[in-house]
Amino acid sequence: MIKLSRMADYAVVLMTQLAREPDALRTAAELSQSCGLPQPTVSKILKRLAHADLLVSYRGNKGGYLLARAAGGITMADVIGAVDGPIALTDCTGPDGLVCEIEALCPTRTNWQSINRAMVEALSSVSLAEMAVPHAAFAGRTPVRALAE
Amino acid sequence: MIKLSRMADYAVVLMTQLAREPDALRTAAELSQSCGLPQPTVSKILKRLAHADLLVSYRGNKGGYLLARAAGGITMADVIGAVDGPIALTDCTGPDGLVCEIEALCPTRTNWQSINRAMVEALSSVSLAEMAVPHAAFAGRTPVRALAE
DNA sequence: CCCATCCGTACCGAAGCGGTCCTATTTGGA
DNA sequence: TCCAAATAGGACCGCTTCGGTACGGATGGG
Repeated sequence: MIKLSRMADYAVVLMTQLAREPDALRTAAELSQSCGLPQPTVSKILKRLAHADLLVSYRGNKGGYLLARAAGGITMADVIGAVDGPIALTDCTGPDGLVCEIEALCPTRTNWQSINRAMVEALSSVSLAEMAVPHAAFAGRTPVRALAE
Repeated sequence: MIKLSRMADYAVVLMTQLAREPDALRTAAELSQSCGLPQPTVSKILKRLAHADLLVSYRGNKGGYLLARAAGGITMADVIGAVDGPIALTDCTGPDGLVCEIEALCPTRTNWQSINRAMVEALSSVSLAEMAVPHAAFAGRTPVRALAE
């Protein structure tokens, strides 16, 4: 089924939420509430996004998070990569692709790489700005998982 | 990390193995040995592939499996779909995409669909024949996971 | 100095998945 | 006719992974 991890799904929701008001400082608690997600989980995701330089964090009182760049300059590949690690269908395609000892002779390797590249391009072709089209109903979008419970 | 499941990885290995001698009837035990994979697991995967009409099975003595079509007519999307189920990054993109109640209003839905379509196309663009380029070293390719143990 | 907030880590429970086993069924050959 | 070889199908189980939680520390404003 090749699915996104729940964390990555949440991350996209949170980022689109932030992109709707690019200049507002938002706290984890606030985002948690407006997205209907558990607060500690939100904190964890925001932390990872900040660590990947997609968000800027401000500590202390009146702190919060802010988009690090314009929404147009952040892609789905960025968001997913920040939360789930590098995008790679097989171990062969990653930067540490030498796990398979006969890698140099393996004809499938280059094919996997091209498949992988196509996937990354697909994810890179959609910016956060495109995902976050301002929309009344979207502000309260309930993530799929939350509905199931 | 968006990885293929181990089952899907194995399936690709098994299919490429079968594609190298398209007319030979191969048993699960034989494939298990030549690929270095546990036999019961191989059986399970072959079963699924046969169920998806990618392989034809012959029961009874002197039985075994055979490619159902030419290797050029089988794509990576076919193989992965047969083992892991439909390819969908999010629940929204699947055929049962109505889980999200405000789906009709959600602007991200169409974006996810286009991303998903690009992924499926990438996987569909590579045929089994291309993955199974005859190659001496490939016959004994040890799957990544097997090496780790 | 105190409080609100972010940071990092360590921990836990549940679910999915890889893997195994058992039994039934089919087929070919001795 | 009987046996051996092979797939079909399901039940089962342990383990890894991941989502989620909880705590203590650091930081900055009032």
